[in-house]
This record gives sequence, structure tokens and C-alpha cells, in this order.
Amino acid sequence: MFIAIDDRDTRPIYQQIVSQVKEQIQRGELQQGDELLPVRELADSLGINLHTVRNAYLKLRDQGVINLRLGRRARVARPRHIPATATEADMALGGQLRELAADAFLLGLSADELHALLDRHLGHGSPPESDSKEKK
Amino acid sequence: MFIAIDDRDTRPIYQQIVSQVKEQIQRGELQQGDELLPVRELADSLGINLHTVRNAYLKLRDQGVINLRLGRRARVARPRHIPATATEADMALGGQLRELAADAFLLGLSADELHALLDRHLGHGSPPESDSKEKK
DNA sequence: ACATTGTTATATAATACTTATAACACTTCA
DNA sequence: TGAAGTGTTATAAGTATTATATAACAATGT
Repeated sequence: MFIAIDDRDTRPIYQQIVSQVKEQIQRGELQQGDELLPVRELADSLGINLHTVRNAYLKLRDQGVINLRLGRRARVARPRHIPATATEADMALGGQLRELAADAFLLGLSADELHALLDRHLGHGSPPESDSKEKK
Repeated sequence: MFIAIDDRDTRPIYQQIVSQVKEQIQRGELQQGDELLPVRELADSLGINLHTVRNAYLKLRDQGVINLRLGRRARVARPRHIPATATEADMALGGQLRELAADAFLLGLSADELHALLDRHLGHGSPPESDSKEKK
């Protein structure tokens, strides 16, 4: 579980940690039940304060990504409930999607180019339900 | 040119303004050369300070979205230089793409579902270069 | 018991964001 | 030429967010 702080990244440190943990889960480097580094250990290895790491873990817990229990290490939670409708999914991602679409447009990217770019980051990611068209 | 501040949005006010101006350009509601509201006028209509609006306009200028000149109203700039390579485009959008991909994955969305969702926000957007494959 | 780990509590500092006021410089137009 | 409109600069202060520093507490596993 390797985390790195990027000084060029304008986001706060705890946000960077949140993002990187999520990305590691997406890439399969962290799986359900896996333990995260203890707050003190990660803080020391990054040269930052315990509470900054803890803040990141709290956000991850609030988003249902990890479980926290006193005395036990933080663990990757089991996958979330899948949104039923597209509109429901849009509630969660709408802001990011609007911003991405606008930025891509201002860069002069076509829809196809943006889709291709997005695929670059979906490498492994896709859920296990890709065999054909299973019924739910 | 209608801007609204959303209290549920955790982002700072100036960021919300930046996003909404970009989205209006994408939707064609604002076009090259169009004038933005004067800083004082927009600030008054939103009940916020002049400098908060100005901060937003400064960010937009730094991103090449609008032009600012003393004594003249802010105007929508002419479209940016289009990134040549996919990697170059990825430099600009990489962070957003990674974060979106990870969040979508954690929501249990398939790649197809995410693409479909993205298309919802690309409605008009696509650049004028969609006829065939014109040379420039 | 003991070490490990998450948790809570206080306090402080640094940074980012917002507001408030005033004055200045350039543009437009009557 | 003058006045109004507009972006710009300057100064100050207030609020919220982020990060640090220390210490102690509570649950867990061994």
C-alpha cells in the first residue's frame, strides 16, 4: 500500500490520500478485507501528522470505502450498493461529470477522444458482470 | 448569464462560478466574444463580495477561458489550442479522469454504464470537427 | 500484562477563502 | 470634456479549512 504526496497537486494532503486509496482499490491492489497501514505508520512514512492521515481515513469511512473499529486496523469495506437507475448514479457523479465534460470541451476534445481517454483509466476496473448480459 | 450558489456544494464559491461559466460555454449559452457580467453586478446579484467574483474571473483567465482588460468587460476568449496527442490531453484531465474512474468503480458501475453517463453531459459539446476527417 | 491501534481532547499554527472599504486606471459614450 | 462603467490594486480583517503537536484513553490481539 504505497501512498505519495505530490506537492504540485493543489488538493489538501488528506484528499490525495483518499483518492489514492480509492484508485488502489480500483486497480485491485487493495481488496475487500485488506488492511490499510496504521495511521501512525503511514503518517511517519510520509512525514506528516497522525491526524492528517486519520482525517483521510474518516472521509473514506464516510464514503463507505473502509471500515474503522477501535483497536483494529482499518480494512477495505465490502463493495457498496449498486445504484439502480442511471439517474441515481448521476446523483453521485454528476458534478464530476459536468466538470469533466466542460473542461474536455474547452480543450477542444471530441466526445470520442474523451471516451478513449476515459478508457485509459478503466483498465482493470470494470465490475465482474461483463460476461454477456446477465439479468439481475 | 445565470449563476447560482449551491450551499450543499462543498466547493468554495469562486470555484462554483468557474465551473458554471465553463458549463455555459460548453452548452453554447456563452460564446466566443460574449460579455460576462461585471464583477460588481454579479457579486451584488449573488449577495457576495466583489473580490470573490474577481477571484473566479482570474482563475478563468489563467485557464485561458476568458479575456480581461482594464475598463472593458470580461469576454469569452477564443477556443484554446487543441492538444495534439492523447498523452498531452491526459496531462490536463488525468487527475479528474483517475478520480472519476475510481469513484465509478466503487459505485459498481461498469465501463459501459459510465460511458453512457458521460454522454449525458456531452449533449451539444462536441467540437465542429465531426463531419469526417478534415485536414487543418 | 503488553504492545498495537483507533479514538478523543486541547491547543496552536498556517493557509485558503470571504468580506469590507477605498482609491486608481482605462474605456466608452454622451 | 466630463461622467459613468469597469477592471485593478491596496489594505485590513474575519472565518473556515487544513495541518501540526502532545497527551491520554479505549479496544484488540498476543
